Amino acid sequence: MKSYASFCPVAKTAEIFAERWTPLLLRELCMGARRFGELQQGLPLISRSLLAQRLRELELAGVVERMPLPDGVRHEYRLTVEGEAFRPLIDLMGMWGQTHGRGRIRPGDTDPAQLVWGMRRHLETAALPAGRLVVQFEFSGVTKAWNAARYWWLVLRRPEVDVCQKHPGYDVDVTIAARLHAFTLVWLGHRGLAEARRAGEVRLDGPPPKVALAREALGLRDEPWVRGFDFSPRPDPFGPPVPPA
Amino acid sequence: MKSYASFCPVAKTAEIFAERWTPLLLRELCMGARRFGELQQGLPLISRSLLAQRLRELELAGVVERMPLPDGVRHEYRLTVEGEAFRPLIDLMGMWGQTHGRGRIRPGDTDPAQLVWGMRRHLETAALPAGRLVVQFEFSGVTKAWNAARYWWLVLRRPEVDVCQKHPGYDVDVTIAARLHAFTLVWLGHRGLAEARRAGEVRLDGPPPKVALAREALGLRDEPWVRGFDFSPRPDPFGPPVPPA
DNA sequence: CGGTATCCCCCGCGATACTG
DNA sequence: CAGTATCGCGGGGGATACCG
Repeated sequence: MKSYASFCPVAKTAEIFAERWTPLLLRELCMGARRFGELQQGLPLISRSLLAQRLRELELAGVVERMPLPDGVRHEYRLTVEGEAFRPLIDLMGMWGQTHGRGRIRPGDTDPAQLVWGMRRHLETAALPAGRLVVQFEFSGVTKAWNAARYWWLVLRRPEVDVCQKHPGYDVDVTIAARLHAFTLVWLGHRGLAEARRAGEVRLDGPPPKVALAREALGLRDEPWVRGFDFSPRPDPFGPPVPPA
Repeated sequence: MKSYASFCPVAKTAEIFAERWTPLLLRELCMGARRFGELQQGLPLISRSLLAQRLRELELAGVVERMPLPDGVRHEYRLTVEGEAFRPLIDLMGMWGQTHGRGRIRPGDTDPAQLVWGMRRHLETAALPAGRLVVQFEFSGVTKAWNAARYWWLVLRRPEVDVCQKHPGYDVDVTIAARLHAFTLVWLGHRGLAEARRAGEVRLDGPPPKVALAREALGLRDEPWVRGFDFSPRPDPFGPPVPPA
């Protein structure tokens, strides 16, 4: 949190907000991440020391509140009111990225885990099928050495999405076999599914009605579009199951 | 422009936007600064090499366009369409700073030159007096060694504001003698003028009607408020005089 | 003035080890 | 697991020189 030695409101905000990793850390907190491990999972490449340092800085800045958990060891981190006020900035950064970041995503930016967990986080629960739908992913062209598992499963059943790294036991309804980079762009809306299929980079296999359900649930459109992302809180993926409303 | 190795739209935007100095540089470009020297004046503490580097990075990112000037030596820098799209982000950062940055401004953040030039940039031309109004500033409590001139003059005459470091020749209408830090907070709206006067940290001397005009023109209110700042382009302060409309 | 090239220092950050 | 403390390296960035 190095000072700009300026009273300009933009500079004062930049001192807090525009440090390395901070916007992404705030994104995680905006989405409801509370524990150190959760935050680290959302920021796969940050080192623990740096994460701890950033959290300390944000606490000092009055943006994050850190409360001891009953176990006396762990803590809970949450945004203060001032921190919550960064949410519109995160939203706007997401929009800039979605409209002007097209063409900036290199293969090295993609990673199956981020992608699948990101889908879980951002899927519209309303668009999920009422019955269970199991989608299996087989990614090719995975460049990152770490966490490069090629097979993933998504179990969709309104209003929940489960992510699995092992076959979930249920029968697979739809198999998506795709180049990781291509499918990531389709997910983001930067490429149309139709074009990616024509190029042979994405395949959806399964009974047509199921495939249609999966496309609807995942928001995979034939033509490119600007997918909006919502950064409001999600239920803790590792917390206790939410009681049915 | 270090990568986060992530396809997340927020991360992609952060790679470009959330680097040190970049938000402030974009603020300057948003306000219409075009030449290297102008940019450097708006970012007093940046080194020339770093400014050049940032401009190069932003050009590479397609955010800034760099065009040679006829003299074959200098260049003109301006925002591309993608760069223009950062304006809402700058505005929002300004708002965050104005509403949540109160109390974060330390005496070391203040500087007479920044303050006076900032007033020139952000004054509402509509609120300026029709006739000429000359305001003299005498700052005390200036901590910065460099560019610490204590005396400044503002010549207000709708729709123009002139900044002088020497007595402009015209008779002075209003003299503002103030502690730099206190007056900066009053200007920002973080402190009320009434309270600052009571504390003896700001004095306005001159015929009451003129003082009232100056207060109106400068937006100095008795009670604290959230002053909004506009970052849309201003006429070049060193360019040719604008022909009267 | 408006930059570019070079040098070099400092500190930001990663790696590692340690603790409850 | 959830951090804290320490060490050591690399590169980000300041200072300077130089050029058109």
